[in-house]
Amino acid sequence: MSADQRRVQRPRDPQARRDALTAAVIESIADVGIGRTTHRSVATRAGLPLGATTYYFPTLDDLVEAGLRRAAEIFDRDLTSWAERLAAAADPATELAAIAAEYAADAVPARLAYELSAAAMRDERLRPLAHRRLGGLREVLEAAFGRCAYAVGAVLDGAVLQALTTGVPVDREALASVVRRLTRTGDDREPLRRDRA
Amino acid sequence: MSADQRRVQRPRDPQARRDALTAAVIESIADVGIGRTTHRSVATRAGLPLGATTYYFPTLDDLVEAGLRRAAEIFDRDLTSWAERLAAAADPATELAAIAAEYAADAVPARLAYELSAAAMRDERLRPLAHRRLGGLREVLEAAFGRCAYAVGAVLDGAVLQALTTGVPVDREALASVVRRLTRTGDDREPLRRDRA
Amino acid sequence: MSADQRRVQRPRDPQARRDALTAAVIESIADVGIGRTTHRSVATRAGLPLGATTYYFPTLDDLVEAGLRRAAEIFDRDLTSWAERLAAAADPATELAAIAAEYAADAVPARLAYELSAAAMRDERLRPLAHRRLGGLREVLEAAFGRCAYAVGAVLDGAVLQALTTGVPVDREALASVVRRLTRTGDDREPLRRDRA
Amino acid sequence: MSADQRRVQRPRDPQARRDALTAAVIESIADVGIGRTTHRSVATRAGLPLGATTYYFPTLDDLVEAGLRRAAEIFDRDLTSWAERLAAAADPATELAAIAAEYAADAVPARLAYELSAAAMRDERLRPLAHRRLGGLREVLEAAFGRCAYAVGAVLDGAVLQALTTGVPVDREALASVVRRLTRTGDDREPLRRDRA
DNA sequence: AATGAATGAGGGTTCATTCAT
DNA sequence: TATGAATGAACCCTCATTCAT
Repeated sequence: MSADQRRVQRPRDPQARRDALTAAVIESIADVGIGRTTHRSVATRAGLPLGATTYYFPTLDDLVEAGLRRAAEIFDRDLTSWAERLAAAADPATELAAIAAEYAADAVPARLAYELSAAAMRDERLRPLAHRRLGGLREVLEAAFGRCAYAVGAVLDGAVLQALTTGVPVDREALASVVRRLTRTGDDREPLRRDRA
Repeated sequence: MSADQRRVQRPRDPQARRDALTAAVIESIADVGIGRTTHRSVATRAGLPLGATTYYFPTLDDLVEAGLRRAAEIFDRDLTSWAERLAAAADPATELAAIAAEYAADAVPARLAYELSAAAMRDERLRPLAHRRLGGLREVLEAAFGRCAYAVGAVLDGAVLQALTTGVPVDREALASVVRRLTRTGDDREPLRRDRA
Repeated sequence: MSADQRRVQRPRDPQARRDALTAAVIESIADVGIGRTTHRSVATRAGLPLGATTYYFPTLDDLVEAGLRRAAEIFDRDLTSWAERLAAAADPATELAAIAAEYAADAVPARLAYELSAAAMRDERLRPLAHRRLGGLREVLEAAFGRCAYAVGAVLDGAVLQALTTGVPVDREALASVVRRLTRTGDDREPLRRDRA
Repeated sequence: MSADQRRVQRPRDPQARRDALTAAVIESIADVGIGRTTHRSVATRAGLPLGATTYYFPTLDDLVEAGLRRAAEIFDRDLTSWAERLAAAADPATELAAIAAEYAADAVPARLAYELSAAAMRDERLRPLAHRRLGGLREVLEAAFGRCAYAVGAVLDGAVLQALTTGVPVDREALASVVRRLTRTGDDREPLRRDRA
């Protein structure tokens, strides 16, 4: 109003702000779920003013979607590291079990993955995102386990889901054993077929 | 202070109303998730007045919990029928794949199961419920697949989760093949160990 | 519904129930004020079913009014005892101070009196009740203090109000002294006139 | 989820709005009491939208407290004018009676004072506010009536309370006479002692 | 005569979104 | 460009009152 009431304006860095917001959405979703994520919960976590949320993302849905998209990117990065670990591992089954155990232990990304899955069940627009995550996982597993990738992926998902749900850590040996059994070669008379979805 | 309006009171049947409400909660959760389930969404679905929700369930949490508990019962009933089918089946692997396909196709109970899992990740009070569901599944699978139950359960969960998430139906043959491979006997040098959680 | 579902019906004693309800209203008003007194708060305190409140008193206002009326009766009874004490006392001023101190200490009836006063300010229908209380007090004080009754009554009310408001007990000596000063005879050139309102 | 309606936003003036709200709370409390004061009753009286109430005052308690605090300020201002009048008056007793009569006639501030008293009886957090009001009054009366302040204050409060409760205006002459009698000098053998509370 | 089931208005509060600045 | 003020719908819950039993 008066001239000396100059607005405090932070140095502009739109990309940094977008990133801060998407990171905050991810936190919020992991903490309280999509259904309880609000503009305010995101703005607070990001340390940004409320108005910044709607300024960078027109609606809350857009904001949430941006968060999920970012989560997918993070998942991609994880996948890359998994691929490297599996490629370098003497025993891929043991390595995968280790990966699964770590993944379930660091709840945030895993929770996000399941939150995304649950959301994709209800919201068609999120399907591609969920699809991409599963596709990426499959690729990595195919490199390590060949045509058993589908089975290994299903076991992996199921085991992590159980661990997160019950709070009981993944049983590495059991999981490794299952994977080993699944991928045992030599007597494979029925090759697994599974069309890319 | 003035609620003198004439109001229609329908014939009473408390048990029927409770049931209608829990059924409506289940619908609502499957449709929009726990986080978006409201008194109104439940009352509307149940065809009951708003006040009926809080009359029968003091808080929304109670209402949701009642719904999840009812869902668990339904799941138990499903499990019983699965057990019978698996026991009677010539090839349990094929039968299980059929069951999984049906389960994923009739989205409601499956969605509920994952919604419960996701909720249990955040809310400790729901853990026992989620636990019970997994335990029941394990029992049934143990009867049919012995010590491979854990692996089969994980594959089952993972496959159904994938199907629901991506919208692509379960590939019965692939799943049956995986299960068969998992449970193949004769060359089992490494027995699966998995302590009850 | 079925024949064996016989209603539990307490022995009927309408008057006892009315009394229990009015006593409960008084408790509730003293505890939480008129504005927060509800059917439920009264029924619970009375140990009676919710329906009993509206059965015996058509509306909440009626219930509250019954409570206030009962409070006025209790006040009348207190007044009688005060009159006796003042009549028997060697020094009415000291006795009055003692009475005031006790009255302020046992907060319930005093709070009720002020709650009634406050309500009467807003609700004309309660005026007669408040009026009657003040009139009764005046009569008692007139018997003990003659034409100074108005002044003594005002001091009494003011002192008790202060004590209740601040939580500081009535200062007996100060009050006795004031009353003594007020009622000192001998040099009374200006008799107090105060028409009955 | 969808609040896309076009909404009119009035020019802003936060301080004016805060003031309007506190003024409205005061009105509401005087009209219907604290117990019946609601966000909606305040918003309507202030001519502001419902959301403004919680925007400026997080909870209803905060809003009410702000109103009571404002009322205390108004009371302080009144006190200042009373002090001036009493200091300038030839006969303080007569002047005080005039003040009391005016105070009781303009019901709003007086009602507020008693509403505050009644609330303070139940809510400890309001005690300081009520205390301050009484303390301020005492100071003013001490300047005019010396050590009789306590007695004069009690009489004043009692007389105004009676007037408001019964709807009968304060009897100026009677009150002036009482005050005169209380403060009569010359034969004061028993000085009034009253520790500051 | 007595009661608890029933209902919807309304209360406190949150929040998505709009918009003046 | 950026932000916090602004708004009202909707949320959870309470409750006066009505009414079937």
